Formats: sequence, structure tokens, C-alpha cells
Amino acid sequence: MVRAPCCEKMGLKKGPWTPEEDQVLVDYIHRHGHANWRALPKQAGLLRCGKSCRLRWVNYLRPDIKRGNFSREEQETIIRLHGMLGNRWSAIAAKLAGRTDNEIKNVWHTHLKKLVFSPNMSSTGSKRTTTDCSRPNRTALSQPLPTRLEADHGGARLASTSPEQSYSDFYSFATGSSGPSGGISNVKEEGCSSQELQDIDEGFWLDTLSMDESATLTIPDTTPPPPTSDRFDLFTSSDIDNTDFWLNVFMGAGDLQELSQL
DNA sequence: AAGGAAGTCAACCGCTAGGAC
DNA sequence: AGTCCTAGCGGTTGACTTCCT
Repeated sequence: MVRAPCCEKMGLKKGPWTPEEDQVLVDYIHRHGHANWRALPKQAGLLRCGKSCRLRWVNYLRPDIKRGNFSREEQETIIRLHGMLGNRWSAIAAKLAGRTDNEIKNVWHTHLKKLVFSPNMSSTGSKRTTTDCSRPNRTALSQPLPTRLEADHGGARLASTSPEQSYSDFYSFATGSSGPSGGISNVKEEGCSSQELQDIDEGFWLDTLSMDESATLTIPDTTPPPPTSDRFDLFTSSDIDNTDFWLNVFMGAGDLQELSQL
């Protein structure tokens, strides 16, 4: 296949879009649609390649784009879906109305991935103080997390783990993303239904942890985090430390099992 | 106050699937 | 069947911002 010359060789503009360019693109698409992205910039009078126009429209100018904060639910959904679908950002975006694959990808790489896979990084690893969810709670994160949830007499039993095991293990298990345990589906096969899991209240987690002598998990401080002004104020590192958060992720994974077939 | 490190996110790059011919 | 072309996808980059020392 012969690749089309890049934008610069064609004398086309690259880099950030100006408000004027945005307006031209929006006006043109409102009038004529975007049946042919390659032809669009020429017809609209833009010195951009079609690819750039498409990206700008899809990721920024589209009227149904939802800007601003990702809600707690959206972030839980991203974590859950990523566990099942991997880096299939467009598939994940399809489940989050108004969010683009690019935005979700950025949020994952800049916030969520760190929380899920590197929760034990040193507190000196981040300089930010206002973006709470980018900086895990040191006190709570010093505690190991549960990594296995086992069917037990029609209910669920939380198994303690070694201190080396971390959030990533629990993430893998809860989302069923990897490993021989098979995540939520495995629990279900062992006789624990979604409803039963949903019926588990906080007391269960407390009881389970206390009855297992080898359990080293301590219930995180449930003091609400102070309000912050940044865009992630709805979802904080404290949430990651909270069993309820993982239970939400865990339950959602069961409801979305069909996505793993994609 | 200044410089450097780290975080954020818009935009670009390269590749591929799939439709048209 | 083979080639060309386009849209769309995921990975990466780099400008800008924020924070720390």
C-alpha cells in the first residue's frame, strides 16, 4: 500500500487547533456532514489533513462529547472493562456515553493504572497534592489487600494473602482479567450468585477479615477524603483502599461478562 | 524566584481491517 | 483475486502546567 504523504510534506498544518479552525470544521460538518474525511479539509478550506480533522471532531468538537470530571462510576467502569477487554479503548468508550477512547486512554494511563497496578509506590513518587487519586493513600496502602474470594456455604469468603500481593492481584481476580482463578465467573461457578454477592454487606467483610487468623488486611480508614477542586474529586485513592470500591468493581464485572466475548 | 521533575492531555504516527473497484 | 483507499484504532509524543526543592 502506498502511504499518503504526511501533512507537512503536503504543506498542511500540524499541532494545536485554533478556535477559528474549530469553527470552520464545526460549521462545515453541520452543513455537509463528514462523509469523506480526506476530502473534507479541502472542501472546508482547512489546511489540515483529513485524519487530523477527524480526530479533532471525534475527540473534541463532537456535540455529544461529555467534558469534565469522570464520575466515580465511570472510573469504576473503566477499571472493570479494562480488566476484561484490555487496551480496547474504543470498546470501553462505547460503554461510556460521551467519553472518547482518547480521553479514556489518557485517564487510564495517568490515573487509574497507577492506582490499580502500582499502589505500593513510595509516597515520594508523586509531587501532586491536589490530584488525590494520582497519589495513593500511604497509610491505607501499607496494608496488604485480599486477593481471593472464595465460594463458601452459599456465600463468599475472603481469603487472606501474602503481603507481597497487591491491588493488582485483586484487580485481576475481581475483573477476571487473568490467572487460573477466572475471576468473578469462577466464583459464580462455585455457587455464589450475583445476588448473593450483592447481599454481602460491610459487616461481612469485617467478620470475614476478623475470622481469618492469617488475614493481615485491616479495614481502611473510612474518613471521607477532603474535597478537592480537581477533576477527579469524585474518585480518590481512599476509594481504592475501600473494600466497597472493589466490591462495586467486582459486581459490575459479573454483569458485564458478555463483554469478554467481544 | 528559578530550575528541574513529574503530571496531563491534545494531537500525531503507524498500522490494520474492510469496502470499492 | 489483487490493489487501492479510507476510517478507525492503539501507541506514542511533546507542549504545557503544576509542584517541589
